[in-house]
Amino acid sequence: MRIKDNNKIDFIFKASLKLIYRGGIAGLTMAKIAQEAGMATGTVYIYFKNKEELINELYQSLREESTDRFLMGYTSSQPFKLGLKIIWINYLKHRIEHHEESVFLEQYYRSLYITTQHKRTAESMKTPIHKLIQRGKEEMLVKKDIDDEMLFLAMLGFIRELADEHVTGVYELNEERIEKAFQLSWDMIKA
Amino acid sequence: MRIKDNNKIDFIFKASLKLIYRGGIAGLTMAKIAQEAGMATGTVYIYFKNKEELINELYQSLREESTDRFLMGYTSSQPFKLGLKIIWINYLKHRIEHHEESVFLEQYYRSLYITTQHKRTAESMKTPIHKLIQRGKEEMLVKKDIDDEMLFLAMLGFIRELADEHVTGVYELNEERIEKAFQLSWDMIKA
DNA sequence: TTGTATAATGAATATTTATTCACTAAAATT
DNA sequence: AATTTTAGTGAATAAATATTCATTATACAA
Repeated sequence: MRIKDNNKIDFIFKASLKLIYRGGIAGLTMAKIAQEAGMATGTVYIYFKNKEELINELYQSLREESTDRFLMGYTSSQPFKLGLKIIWINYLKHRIEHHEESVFLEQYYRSLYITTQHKRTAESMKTPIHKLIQRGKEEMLVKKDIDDEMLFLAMLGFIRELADEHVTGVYELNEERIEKAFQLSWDMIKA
Repeated sequence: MRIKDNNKIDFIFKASLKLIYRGGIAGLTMAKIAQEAGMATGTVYIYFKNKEELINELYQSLREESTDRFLMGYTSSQPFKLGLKIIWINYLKHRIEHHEESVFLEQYYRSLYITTQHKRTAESMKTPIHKLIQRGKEEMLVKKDIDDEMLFLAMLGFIRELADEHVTGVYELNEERIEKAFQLSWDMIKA
């Protein structure tokens, strides 16, 4: 008996992300997915009941990605500012390296595919920085009169812009610029 | 002789924006547009050769919107910080009031409809704040060691997040919050 | 009024795209 | 080695959607 190749699901996901990145969900067709993934159109239907399920499972698979990737290199014994910087840069790098995902998620949130609750922002991304903001306030290093959410949005928005402009080649990042960008964020939130 | 009703084009544009806002360009069909605009599907074809042209002209019509809306209430005789605040808030309000447009533009930039050059960011939005940043540096009020583009991105990113979260009901804005948000931006860029 | 030119309609048709399915290929089991 | 079982194929079909066009309605001119 031949076994379903689990890689195929990955190929299909990868192909879909790539195509969506290039032409939006609007431009996505099953035929294109199959071609890009190097298989027959019918094969896609072995792994997914239909297009809707494919899109929804793609979403699920991205959501399930471990959130603690953002905490990589961070330990609470580090001084606050250093810890923040590490996580801040993790976010930036993630956004750059997973740009296709971001594009998909943004379109997914506005698509007719999304049915249920599914809160707008990737909640999973929130937790780590929120916790850190708490700590910063306790240590009197972060403005206490601004609520966590606003501080979070201020940093996240900047990170997103940086990543987007970098990926699209409008404003290319390097070590020095990243350094300065973080410093700007710091100046903004510091007490 | 019956005259082409120019309003109809507006109706069609409005309908399209509304539908895209709700379901992305992917979910857009000519039938839906016609229904939402209160006319027969065939009528849409009187005003636009086909769907592609419709989308592209919608894009054009949005681009042509006057850029000096962002300068409303601003005069160079005002103190720098006040002027910046006025324009900063203009951006925020614009983003909130024209949220449907933003969603369309973001999807358009990643669609197969966009053919030519068409730089990623709405260039028209850039000019006013860039000019102001220049002035701020001259008056020694804004950090000189950070380039204009980065300062711009930092503010714009925050504004976008605020507007998006407000419109989606995740983080609702009020006078006080807007005040604080601007202050954060200010703390970030000030010399 | 009546004639004429153009707008509007929406069912009919063309096109695109999703989905199925009869068939083939490859692995596992006997 | 034969049999069985499931994966893979891609042309055929179904479904969705874009587009056309014969027809009707309306405004204006004569």
